[in-house]
Amino acid sequence: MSKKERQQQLLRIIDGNPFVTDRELTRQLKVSIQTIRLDRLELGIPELRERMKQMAEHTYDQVRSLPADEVVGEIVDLQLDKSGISIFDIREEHVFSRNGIARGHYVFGQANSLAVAVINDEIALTASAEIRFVRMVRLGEKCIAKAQVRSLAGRGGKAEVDVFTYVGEELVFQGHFIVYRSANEDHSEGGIRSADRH
Amino acid sequence: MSKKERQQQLLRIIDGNPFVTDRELTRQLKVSIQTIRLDRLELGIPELRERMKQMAEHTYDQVRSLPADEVVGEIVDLQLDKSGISIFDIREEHVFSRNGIARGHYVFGQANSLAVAVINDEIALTASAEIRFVRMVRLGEKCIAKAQVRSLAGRGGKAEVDVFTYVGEELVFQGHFIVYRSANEDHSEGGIRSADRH
DNA sequence: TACATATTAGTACCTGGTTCTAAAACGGTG
DNA sequence: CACCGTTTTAGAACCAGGTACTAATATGTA
Repeated sequence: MSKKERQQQLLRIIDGNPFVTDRELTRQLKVSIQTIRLDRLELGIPELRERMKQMAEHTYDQVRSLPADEVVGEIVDLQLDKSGISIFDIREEHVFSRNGIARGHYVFGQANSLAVAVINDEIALTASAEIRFVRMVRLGEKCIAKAQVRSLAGRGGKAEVDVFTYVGEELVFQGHFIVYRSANEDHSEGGIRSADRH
Repeated sequence: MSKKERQQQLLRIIDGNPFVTDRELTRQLKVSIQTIRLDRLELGIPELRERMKQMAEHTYDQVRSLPADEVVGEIVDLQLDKSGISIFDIREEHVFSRNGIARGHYVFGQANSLAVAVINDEIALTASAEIRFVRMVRLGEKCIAKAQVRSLAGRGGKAEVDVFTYVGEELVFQGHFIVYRSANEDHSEGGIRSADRH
């Protein structure tokens, strides 16, 4: 096996299992530990501990940002069965790295979560929605979603909620949501529903 | 400061910043490094490297599943400008831990990503959509989304895409998407658009 | 004062490396 | 064949960030 072939294989092994030590690599590649280390040096692959550290650091931010993902956006004002406002900062993890444009389901998620949160009920689930992405949202922009409850049937019925999302003065998204509400958990046969609840 | 107070503070510090070394802890708590180590021993807190290793291992699976998050769902069949199929397993991270029901924006995200992916263009962005969550989706269910391109304007125009998502034979979601397409990047003034691209 | 608990000190040892020097093996070329 | 450059291997010193263990010194308290 040539040097290049070996280094390619080394890349594949470490890519497949980043937790491999140099000692394990000597067994798999049948070369001395010095050769392994020279190879890593040439390929710019850090040592095991550094790899683990980078993984831990990298994913630490994501873990921290997950709670903010449960309800997409932070609800700053909520008048149950009436209206609500939520703020959502578009960060790295919400955009396509390719062009810095926010992924649609995050913008949708903010509006949807808010629409469901304003409904004062045990379980509220989005049944249907009509949405428009008015203009694209970019990395770093702050989305402010405003929800207004338009109509409200009795318990177990549907509610209509309009959500408008702005970046500054500009409208970026609008949605009309039909949200199902039911006081008791088991109202499940054939119901037209699914989705979020604060 | 009593031993208990110090240990509580040690817990808080490490919780706030898991990447702290014992040496740094001695500076913050003003005790010897042996005391720090006895405290960690009593509290069952592993050493820094072990903490990083556990974080890396724990999040490794999630990291592996993140590429499948960029496009929500795995596209298994794709005929550009015609149709596409994507599969999406509802896992822990996609549901509300409270009731095991999938969050709406994941189900939406799968359909939306697929709708955009079938459009054969440099950038394709969802302009608007009409969606219905026909029935709720639960943890462990496998969503199969099928997209059909209904109409297709020329370059720079809009396309209409219908997406139906099933769990087994059951329809769980349906959406009608208007997707904007534009060949050149700078078609940005006032355009009604935003969203996803494969 | 005596005893227990808490704290500090110090040493040997561990893993999984880096860095450096140097020797050997391999492969072609004149 | 000898010579040379590359590649590989070997070995020793050193490092961070610890563990494990022994032992000495506070500190409180009955």
